[in-house]
Amino acid sequence: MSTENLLVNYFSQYITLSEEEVEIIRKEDIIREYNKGDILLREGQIAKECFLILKGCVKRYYLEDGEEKIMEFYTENDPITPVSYSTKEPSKYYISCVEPSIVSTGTEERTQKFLQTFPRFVPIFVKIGDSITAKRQVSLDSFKNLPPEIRYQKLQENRPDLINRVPQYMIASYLGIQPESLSRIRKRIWDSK
Amino acid sequence: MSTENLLVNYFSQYITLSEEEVEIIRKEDIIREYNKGDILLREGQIAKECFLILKGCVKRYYLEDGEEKIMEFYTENDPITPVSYSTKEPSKYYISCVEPSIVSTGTEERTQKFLQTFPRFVPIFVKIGDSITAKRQVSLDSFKNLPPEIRYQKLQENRPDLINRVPQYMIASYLGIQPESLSRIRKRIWDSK
DNA sequence: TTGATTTCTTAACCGAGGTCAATGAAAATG
DNA sequence: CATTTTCATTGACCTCGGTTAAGAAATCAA
Repeated sequence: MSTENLLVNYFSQYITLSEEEVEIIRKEDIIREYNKGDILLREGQIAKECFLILKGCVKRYYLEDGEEKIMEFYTENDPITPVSYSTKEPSKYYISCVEPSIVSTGTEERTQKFLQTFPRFVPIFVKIGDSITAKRQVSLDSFKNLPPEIRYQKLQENRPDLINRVPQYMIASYLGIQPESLSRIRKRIWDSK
Repeated sequence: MSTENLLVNYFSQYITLSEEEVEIIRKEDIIREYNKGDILLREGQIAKECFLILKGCVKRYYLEDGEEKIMEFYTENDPITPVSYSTKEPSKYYISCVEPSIVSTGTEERTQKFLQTFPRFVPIFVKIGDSITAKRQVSLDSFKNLPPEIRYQKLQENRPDLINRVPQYMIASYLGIQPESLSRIRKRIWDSK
């Protein structure tokens, strides 16, 4: 699939686009390509943009005593609205690329202009917002208090792709344990089958 | 202090009341007294009221396999707005009295009428709402990922009263550990001093 | 006050994650 | 392709919380 089509494709999940709309989205489209390790948002920065991952994989993490504490991974078609983008306060976390990634960036002005031109897109934007909120709630509920081994199994069920495309030490960080522990958990699970 | 004065007292934290206002608050005032163990909200119920604890102590908890998982304690001057009160969906948790308690209950109609009569109270209600949100955020951040021993020490610093008025096995539940573990933690801390 | 009930502490044993160190496998680099 | 760096696994040892069981201490009621 060509790069220009990725964003059109994203909207097509939610709504059927006319020829004219497809054209305008393509023109409006601001797409950037990043390399592995590139940083989309730094701690202390105020986010001017929100993101939509069209291709690749991105992580959101805190830095504590030089250690990455990964809070979330985002992959194809995941939208990211940094807290800092909403609050206009300095970000407490980083966002950076785990893989080479293609990202569509949104600004407030551009979104407003776009929604004025195409009011019928308003409900879709709301829906996307809701789904972000719901997703956050779910991941909080499902991770609180559960032992790491269960968390890993839930991850296997819910996001099997992640386990294959992300280095294990990052998965470990995401689960809140050391890489060695994840290794043992995997061994335990394997042995018990 | 007499029972009728408790609610007036609560508002006085935030604003200076005129004689007239004091009178009206006393008349508006709907106060209930509960015994230890009385239940203010059951799982499955839709909350018709929000609460303000004027005296005593109340716990909010889930029931999992018959076990209480205590999420929060509320004491003097703590307001409680159950999620179910906002969403109108069945509550996922219980609220019940740890001690004999005196509670002021609020309904939407009564609050609206009250704020129409005294518009100058609107900002205080907003402020109270904000402080609830902030408090929730803080307690989430500070408990996630921290080991139980640290959580107990933070509790000692932030809410020393709780430790003296609430049975230890409830504190343990609140910290997410077994009573025996809390006993050992206390011993460890004591020995190391 | 006394007896019953509730709550707290202690001990022994187990399992699971942290830490450190060593080794092997895989990937990036030139 | 060879070398260097990164990443994953394993073992030994330690700490800490869970579990079970027993008994002490505090609380409550008759």
